[in-house]
Order: sequence, then structure tokens, then C-alpha cells
Amino acid sequence: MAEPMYRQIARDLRQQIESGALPPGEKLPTEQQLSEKYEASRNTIRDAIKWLTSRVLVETRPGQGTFVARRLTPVVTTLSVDQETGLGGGEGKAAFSEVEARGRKAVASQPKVEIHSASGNVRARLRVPEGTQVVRRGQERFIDDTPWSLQATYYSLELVTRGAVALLTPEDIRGGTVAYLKETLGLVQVGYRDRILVRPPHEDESRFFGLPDDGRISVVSLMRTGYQAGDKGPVPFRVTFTVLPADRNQLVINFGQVPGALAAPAVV
Amino acid sequence: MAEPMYRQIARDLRQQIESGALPPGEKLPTEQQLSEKYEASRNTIRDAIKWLTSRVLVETRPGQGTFVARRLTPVVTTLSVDQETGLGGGEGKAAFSEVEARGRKAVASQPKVEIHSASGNVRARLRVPEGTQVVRRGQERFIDDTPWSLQATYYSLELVTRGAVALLTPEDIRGGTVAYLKETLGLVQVGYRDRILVRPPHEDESRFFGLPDDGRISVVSLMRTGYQAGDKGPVPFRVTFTVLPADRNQLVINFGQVPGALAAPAVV
DNA sequence: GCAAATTTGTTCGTATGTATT
DNA sequence: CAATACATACGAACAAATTTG
Repeated sequence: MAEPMYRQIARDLRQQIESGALPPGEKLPTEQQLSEKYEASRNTIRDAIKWLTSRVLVETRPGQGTFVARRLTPVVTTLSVDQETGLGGGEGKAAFSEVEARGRKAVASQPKVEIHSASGNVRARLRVPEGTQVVRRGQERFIDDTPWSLQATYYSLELVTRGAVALLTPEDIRGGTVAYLKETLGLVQVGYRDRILVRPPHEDESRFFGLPDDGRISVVSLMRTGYQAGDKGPVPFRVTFTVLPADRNQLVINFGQVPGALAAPAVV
Repeated sequence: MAEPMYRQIARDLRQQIESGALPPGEKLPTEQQLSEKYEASRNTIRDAIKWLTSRVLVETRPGQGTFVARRLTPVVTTLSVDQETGLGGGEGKAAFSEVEARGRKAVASQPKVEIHSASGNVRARLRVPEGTQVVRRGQERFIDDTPWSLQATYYSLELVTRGAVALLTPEDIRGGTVAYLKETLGLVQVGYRDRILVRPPHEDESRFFGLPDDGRISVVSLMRTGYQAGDKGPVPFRVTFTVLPADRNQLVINFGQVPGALAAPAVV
């Protein structure tokens, strides 16, 4: 038994999908029918389908059947600094200009504001001791009414006590928080560092994005630490966490002179 | 039956793993033993373990048992341009300086050179018509003797006919190909665009990296298009594809002034 | 080096539950 | 309510990989 039967069946079905014999959205024969066709038990057919499912080639819907997965058109986000606004890509309004330029509708929820103790990554990024109070401003974003990103920015509560009280209002801050902090406190962001990693989604993220609960689709976690000038070099003053489903997003970063046109999604 | 039995069992085991009762590397009880403990059939236990496996919480080894997965210490790659060398991060020797600064040993294979027709993404990135001949320079990279990245750069064959014959030699080009093209052809890279996406690994990639063949660990695909100056704006002249396993790599990009220290891996 | 014991992997059959049409 | 289709669960047998004696 060089290759298990369920793998042979999976391979055959995969070939049919990739050759186009079974186009996206098409319903596969029922497990019963496949069982007869391949002369295997229904359990073995299910193993084959499970193999295809874990590769996101098909998806099963109870009571309906198994369907060839549809390809999602990826959203491209440019991370490099916008030369005009000076805003980092993927932030505030800038996050949407690109999406809207493609004729898709983008909306963001009202920010949700919370205050709690900085923990784990937030402490590490902001370089604050345990127990430090931070303001968390969270937002949910949608494209064409489907969930697209979860974003949360953390600021030390000290910024509020120094006068940046608008950080506590659960509304969009006109012009963006970076500009607001500059006006209010004279705090200038001199640079930022993006950190990108891929990981399985948390449960709440799976729920929000409607990802399958088996964790086979990862999320891209984007951490952006903003720095202000300090005596001994740049000092962090805010950190933003953005979470995007990995299967429908691409990131683009430009260095130096590159074509001005919007970057089109790459073919996977 | 609100929550299926196999999920309850998986949840219980997961809790034991995350609480530390079952530390990384520890062997779980055998399927037989778990079957008795939870009063479920072996198949149900296997379903629970499969659930944990798909989340990379455990890994099973035939003939040995199931073990709590060990956390890999991620490798951090900085993509932004090195201020001193002018080289893009993640390329050539620059790709390794960061790794070696952490006391890890990094080696690259001799480049493998091939010539063939540009296809798909290569055509799209280089903006060349179907049938265009390109030079492909491929390299495998290792950190501490474990496979770390697969990289392939494509150049139009025209660069060779114009005099950049070293592109065809299966050896490292001293100083890097970007510098070589500048010396030889006066071709200056004025900018580049990075494009990042996440996808399941191809079969050859799974083999090379030793990833589980069920595709549950994705790879990060990094495409870098290099541009030279042209009459009507920047024109692409090379494209590099780098593939990294997503579970052990982090990317960092700096904009403006940021702390000079090496970026430490973030906690997931 | 080989044989036995252990452990996971594959496959079948069967029964029942749950979601959708 | 009935029919259809996938989901869960049990039991059993043999295969393949690995360790142990």
C-alpha cells in the first residue's frame, strides 16, 4: 500500500478541481455516490474530503454537500508611508483609500475605548513596566459588508493625563490620532516599525471573520510601533495591532521609486 | 449533544497543554490509554488529537506517540533598506547579518542557474510577453543546518546578451547582482516593491522545509520587484521570490527613525 | 541483526444525530 | 413531516513505523 486509498481519491478529485473539470462553486457528488464510484467505504471518502478541506480546496456544508472552494479576490494593503499625507499605510483613512479606489465599499465601526493594564506584547512594544495603565482604541473594519480587519491601538494613559483627552472619546478623531497628538502635546511621530507574523486565529477572531473553526486559515498579525524623538533615541508611544485573514489579503511595501499605479493582487 | 465528545476531549487536553501540565515535548498518553480515561472509542480520541494537530498544539509520530509541540524561536528578517549597504533587507549577504548577529549559523547553497520561458507571476512582475526567456537563479538557505528559505530571482535573458554574463555562472556574484549589473551595464536599481502573501506550501516546498504534508502550516511568499529608471517611470528588471515557513519567521520593516537595536521576536 | 511488543495509520461496517431542503 | 446529506461515534481488523529485548 504505497499510497493510501484516501490519498489517491483526494489526488484524483484535486486534479479534477485544478483542471477545471470541477469549477469553483460546483457541488461534488455526495459521499454516497463517491463511495460507489471509487469502490471505497463512506469513511474513506470522508478522509479524502477532509484532506481536501484542510487545503481549502473544497468546503462542506451540512445538509447540502461538498463544494469546490471559491477563490477570494485578495485585498492589497500598501504599508509604505504615503508621500502626501505622511500617514503610514494601512492606518486610519489611508487604509481605505486603496480599497475604495478599486470600487469597493469600506466602512469602519465606531472605535471602542477601554482602559486596562498593559500586558504581554503591549508592554514589550511600549517598553512600560507591568501594571501600566493604557488606553485601547479598537475598531472593526468591513469591505463590501464582509469583515476585513480587527484593529486595536494602545496608548499610555499618561498621554491623556497630559492633555490628549480625545483619546478617550469613542469616536473617530478627525485627521487621525497622530496629527491630534502633534497638535495637542507637540508629540511628533518620527518613525515606526512594522512587525509581521502569521499565526492561527484566536477564537474571537475566527468568529468575527467567519473563519472555519478548525484553525486551518491563519491570520496575518501586523504590529506597528510608533516612535517619538527622545534623548537616547526614538521612544515608543503607541502600538497598533491589526489582524487580517491570511487567505484574502496581500501586503505591499514600496522602497524608493516604483510605478505609481495601484499594485494589483498577485496570482497565488 | 451541544459540544461533540471529541471536542470536549480536545478542549481538556488543550487546557492541560496551555496550563503547562503537559509541557512542550512531553508525550501524551497513548490513544489506548486516553480511550480508557475518557471512556471513548479510539477513533473518537483520534478525532480529538486531529483537532489539536490542525492547530499545531501537538504532533504525532507513527510508532512513537503524540507529543506536545515545541515552540520554535522565530527568525526575524528586516525588509527595509540597509542604510549602509543600500541593499534591500532579506537579500544576499544582508539576509544573514541579522541571523549571525544572534549567534546562529547561516549558510546558502551554491546558486542553481536555469533558463526558461517566463510564466505567470514572473511575466506579470517583469511585464514581459509570453515566451520571453529568463534566467532563474535559485538558492536554498539554512540556519543552524535546518532549511530556512527558498529563493529564486528572475532576470530577462536580454541582460545577459547585453553583457551581464556572470548571471549565468552558478556561483555567488561577489558584491551582489545589483552591484554587478550597475558595474557591467550601468543599470541602477532606483527602487523596489515588496509584495507579501500567505499561502499553503507547494509539495516541493513542504519537502524542503520538512513541513507536515497536510498543508496546515502555510508559507510566507515574498515577491520583490526591482526597478530601474525609464522614460515613462520605473521599469522592472528583476523579480525575486522568497519562500519562508510562516510558523518560524517574522518580518520587520522600519520607516523613519526607529531604535537601532535588532528587533527581538515578538511573542505570538 | 532479528523478533516481539508498542503505537499510530488506514479501512471497513454500522448506527445515530443534526442541518437543510 | 419526510428525504437528503453531512457529522459524530462505536467496534474491529490489519498495516506500517519505531522501540525494545
